[in-house]
Formats: sequence, structure tokens, C-alpha cells
Amino acid sequence: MATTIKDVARACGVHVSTVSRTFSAPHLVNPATRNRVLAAAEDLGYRPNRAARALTTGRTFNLGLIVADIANPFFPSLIKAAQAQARGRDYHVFVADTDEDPRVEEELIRTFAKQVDGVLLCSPRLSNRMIERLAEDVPFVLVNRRIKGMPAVLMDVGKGARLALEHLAGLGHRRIALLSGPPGSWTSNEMQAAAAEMPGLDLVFFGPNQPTESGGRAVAPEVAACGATGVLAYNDLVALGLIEGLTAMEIGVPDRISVIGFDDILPGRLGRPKLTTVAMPAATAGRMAVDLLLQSEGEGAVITLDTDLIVRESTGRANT
Amino acid sequence: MATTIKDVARACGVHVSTVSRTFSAPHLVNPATRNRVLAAAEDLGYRPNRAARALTTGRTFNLGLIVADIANPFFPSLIKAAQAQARGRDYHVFVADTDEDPRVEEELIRTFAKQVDGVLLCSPRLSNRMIERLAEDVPFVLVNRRIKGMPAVLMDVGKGARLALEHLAGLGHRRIALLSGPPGSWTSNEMQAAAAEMPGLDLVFFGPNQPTESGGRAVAPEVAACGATGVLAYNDLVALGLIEGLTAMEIGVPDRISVIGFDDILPGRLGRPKLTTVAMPAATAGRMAVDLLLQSEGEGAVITLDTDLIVRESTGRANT
DNA sequence: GTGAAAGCGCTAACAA
DNA sequence: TTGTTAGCGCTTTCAC
Repeated sequence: MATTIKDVARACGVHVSTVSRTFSAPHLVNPATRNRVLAAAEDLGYRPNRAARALTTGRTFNLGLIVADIANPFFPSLIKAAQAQARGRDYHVFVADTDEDPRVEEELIRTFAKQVDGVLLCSPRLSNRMIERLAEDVPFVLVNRRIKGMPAVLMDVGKGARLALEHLAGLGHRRIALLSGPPGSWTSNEMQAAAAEMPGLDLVFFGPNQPTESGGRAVAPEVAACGATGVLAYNDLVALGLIEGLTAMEIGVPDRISVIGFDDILPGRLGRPKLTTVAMPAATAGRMAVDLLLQSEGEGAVITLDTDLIVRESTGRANT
Repeated sequence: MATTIKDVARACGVHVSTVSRTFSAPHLVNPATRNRVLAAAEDLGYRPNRAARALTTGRTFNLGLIVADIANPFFPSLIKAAQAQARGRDYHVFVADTDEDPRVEEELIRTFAKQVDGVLLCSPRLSNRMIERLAEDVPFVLVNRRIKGMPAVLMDVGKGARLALEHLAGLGHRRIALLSGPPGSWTSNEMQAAAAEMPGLDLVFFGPNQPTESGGRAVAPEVAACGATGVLAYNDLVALGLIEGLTAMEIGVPDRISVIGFDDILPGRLGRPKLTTVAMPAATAGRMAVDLLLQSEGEGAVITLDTDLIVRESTGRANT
């Protein structure tokens, strides 16, 4: 058994409450005894049991972070930023992956509920109603999901989509394929809504698609067949997979078809062709979400982060 | 406040211990009352507080998983496999990223110590001695680190390195650059050791390198200058970064220099040139590590997983 | 400034 | 089969 507060108390002949105070309210204890306690604690290798502490205080100093797919490079940058920010505030963040499964997502939230002081729910797949219900158990901050009354960090997906589509239009593309994401994705809906409002374009919708490289590869034949010369994909992984699929069919990108993704993940910057994409501020989102969660004031604060188009090599003039 | 065991007990007129039993040892309670309890629990939305339970049982049913850099795609596949395996055994796994910083690693382990039943320590940067000390606080399973007496899942890095070097030699390369990884990395040491024993090669060592794409990009000039025609990199990220750097210097891969990585991550399979690499069984490792952790028997069990060379487009004949 | 005592939510003997 | 009691490690009144 690990050493507890009792061992320390015994070791320096004080009561447990004194030891407790030494750690949670040091100013309330005589410097002399405080030092004695500290020395003994150090000596015995004592570390307060956070779980036990949480039982009385109700605060764990842990945060939960739930993502749909940790293998999507978009999330790791968000995660790292969140962890760094939390660390600076003496919090730890535990990450869990739902594997795109809403049931796992729910289960995870419930598991986290009693073990963390709040959870960052990133790109959830659960319904709004379910999220609202779970919010009774534990405070949330949403990332890329809008629910009335709940704090959220959003990214301006609509603007990104418009920029991307304008870029394509400017290159002479008219018939454009839109690859949507998984059901339940707010981002995907925002993207489609923005696109639908763009005038003068001939949009073809494909979806829902798995938000992965293989999801992109899988729609390649349909995209090729539909006659579109430009594509806006749900995210970079889908875009990259699509390019793979197209290339395998000997359809050149951007010669025959131009492709734009969302996120600006590393793999898109590597290899050929480099991906034109809408940069999403994942790291900033991670940081701000932690802040929002920790400053419980500002209850329903909603922050919208800017996005921007990064033109690289996967888009070019339409060949008519 | 969330509903507790007491609320349920009161709601259906039984003692708390009966409620407790309904959840932890249902066979010990009368089916009739069991159903009554279950109904009341369901009704009140009661869920046992795992942290409180852990206080008495000593088991949290949580596992910790610590990685150096969650942004390296190698880890997510390990993580996902570990989470899936754990879920099947009714465990949850919480992930944390050390940012390649040994001090963060130590802090994280200490934080986890009381909140999980064991931790998977993946590619640690801490010294063996430190790990041994921390192992007194919480059970470990190491991944890609060998410490006497501690259970571990290893990958046959030595074989991988030999295969890679033989492949290069077979293509006529003699002068080969070896890009090592971060200090404290077991994998890096294994790789170097295996390489050093290969006869007939003219090895040039570079390192330590940051195990990232930018680490690879940074050594590109030196590699180009050293006259090597072949390169074995610490991991795929480094290899990919190197290729970027070389390409930027107008040095073709594989025309002028052949490059091999380690891991077989997704970005290496995307874009051009596709990376020749040593496949590391990340998912299998994640699964086995969880098993090792949960079946506390087999104490110091050490499992070594096979590796294999995957030849793609980044290697070719040496041009002499 | 320190100790005593109660209690956080739960489980685990032990009785009944 | 169920209730009683004690206690996990810690914090927090309340006295002293």
C-alpha cells in the first residue's frame, strides 16, 4: 500500500488534519510544524491521493477530452494545446477516443463524469438532446458543435467553405462535388449549408462519408463519374484519400480534378501534390476550450475562431 | 449534486449495502428487490461513482497510457487498439502526452498512480532507474523499452534495421546515413546497435534528432553533404521530413538518395514518393500491452513482436 | 495553531 | 437475503 496521510501524521507526531492542512491550506499551519510535515512527507514519498481528495472537495483537478478519432491528425494538435494549457493551471487532461461511435461517446462521458471537473467534447457525434442530458452530470465545453446555452468553441466553417468554393469558381470550376462527413457532424452541416447558398455553382453532394482516408478513397469512383472538376471534402483525410483513389484511376490532381480539404493537417503538407485546404485553428481551440471550462463564469460563452484558405498544389485551372 | 447510492436506497426502501450489492454482486440479492433497485436506479439516473468505489476496493477499472507525442501517427493506432481491448475487459483508458519531456512524463505517472490500476508506458524518455522507482507506485507495462523484471512489449527493431540495411546494400548503396532519435529512446539504441554490426557498410551517424518531421527536415543539409546515398531514419516522420528537406534542395528521392523510415504510418502511404519503411505492429502492441497489464500473472513477461520491411517508392538503385 | 469528529460515496465483513 | 458497522484517504467544520 502506498503511504497515506496517516503515515505522515504518525511519523511526525501530529494529527492527520494538520498534515492535510499543510497541503491544502499551508498558511494555516505553524511554519515549524509545516516544515516538519513537509520533511516527513518528502521522506516517506507521500503524495496526496487525488481521488480521495475529490471525494470531499468535489474537485478532481482533472479534465476529460473526448474526440471521435485520435488517429485524425487534426485532434492531436488540439489535444496537445489543451494539455499544455491545463498543465499551466494545475490540471491534467485525460483523453479518450470514441471511435466515431455515439454509444461509446456516451459511455465515456458517463465514465468521466465523476472523475473529472469538466469535459471538452470535440466534434461530438451525439445528438444535441443527448448532450444536453449528459450536461447535467458534468460541465461541458463543446468544440465544433453549437447547442443553445452551452459554452462552445467554434470554427468558422462557413467562411472556410465560401473561400474554398470561391477559389474553385475563380479557377473556372462550375460543377463541384461536396463530400460531407459523418452523420451528426456540425462541421459537415455548416459546410453544406454555406455551399448551398453559393450562387452560380453546380453542386453535387456525396455523403455521408467516413471521415477518414479510406472514406475518401471509397467515393473516388463516384466523384470521377459525376463530371465534377472540383471537390470540397469534409476534411483533409477524406481529401487525401480521394486523391489517392483518383490517382489510382489515373485521374490527375489537379490536372483533371481540383481538390480542397479542411483542417490543414501535416500529411497534407507532405508528399505530392500538397493539399489546398481550409486551415482550422485546432491548437487555439484546444487552449480556449480549456479556459472556457475552467472559468466557469461566462456560462454560455461561444467563441468563433477564424479560418483561412491555404492554396497549395491540389487545385488548378479547370480544363474544359 | 449527482444522485448517490443513498438516494436509490431511500427511493426503494432498502439499505445502501443492498443497492451496492445489486451492482457489484447481483447474484447475492433477491431477484425481486434487485429489480426494484435497478428500476429506481434507472429512474433516478444513478451511476456508481467509480472514484469512491476505488477508494474501498483499490481498483479503479481505469488504465493510463502515456506517450511521448500523440501527434506522431504511430501512437494513435496503438492507443486505439489499447482502448478497444480495454473496453472489452470493462476498463477505460486515459491517454496523456508528455511532449517528449521526461519531467512531464514523471509528473503524469505520479498523477495517474492513484487513479488507474496500471499504466502503459510507451517509448518512455525517462531513465531505467527512474522508471523502476515509479514502478513502486503503480504497475507498468513498457512498450519499446527493456528493463529487467518489468513486463514489456517490444518490437524487433534490430531485425527491422537489418532488413532495411540489407535492402539498401542490395540496391548498391554503401555509404549510409543513420538518423537516430531522441536521447533515452530504446528503439533508437536498438537500431544503432543492429546497424553497427552490419558488415560491409560505410555508416554515418547523425543524432540525436527530434523525432518529428521538422527534425528530419533539419538534418537534410548534413545528410546531403555527407555523401551518403542511402538513409535509415529513426521513424517515418523523420524520414518524411528529410525527404521534404532534400526535395527542397532539389535532391531527388530515390534518384539521388534512398530513404527508409520506421513505423509505417499513414502519411508515408499518401502522396509521392511513397515511403519504404519498417512496419511496426503498433496495434498489436497496444492490445498485448493491455492484456499483460490486466493478467498480473506472468509478472516479468516480455513479448517481442515481429517487424517487416515494406518496400515502396523511396528507395532505388544507387547511382554511382 | 492544532486536535477531534463527522462525512464524501462506496464496499466488505459480520450478524441477524 | 438483508441490515449493521466500520473504514478506504482525505477535508472541513468546530472546539480547544
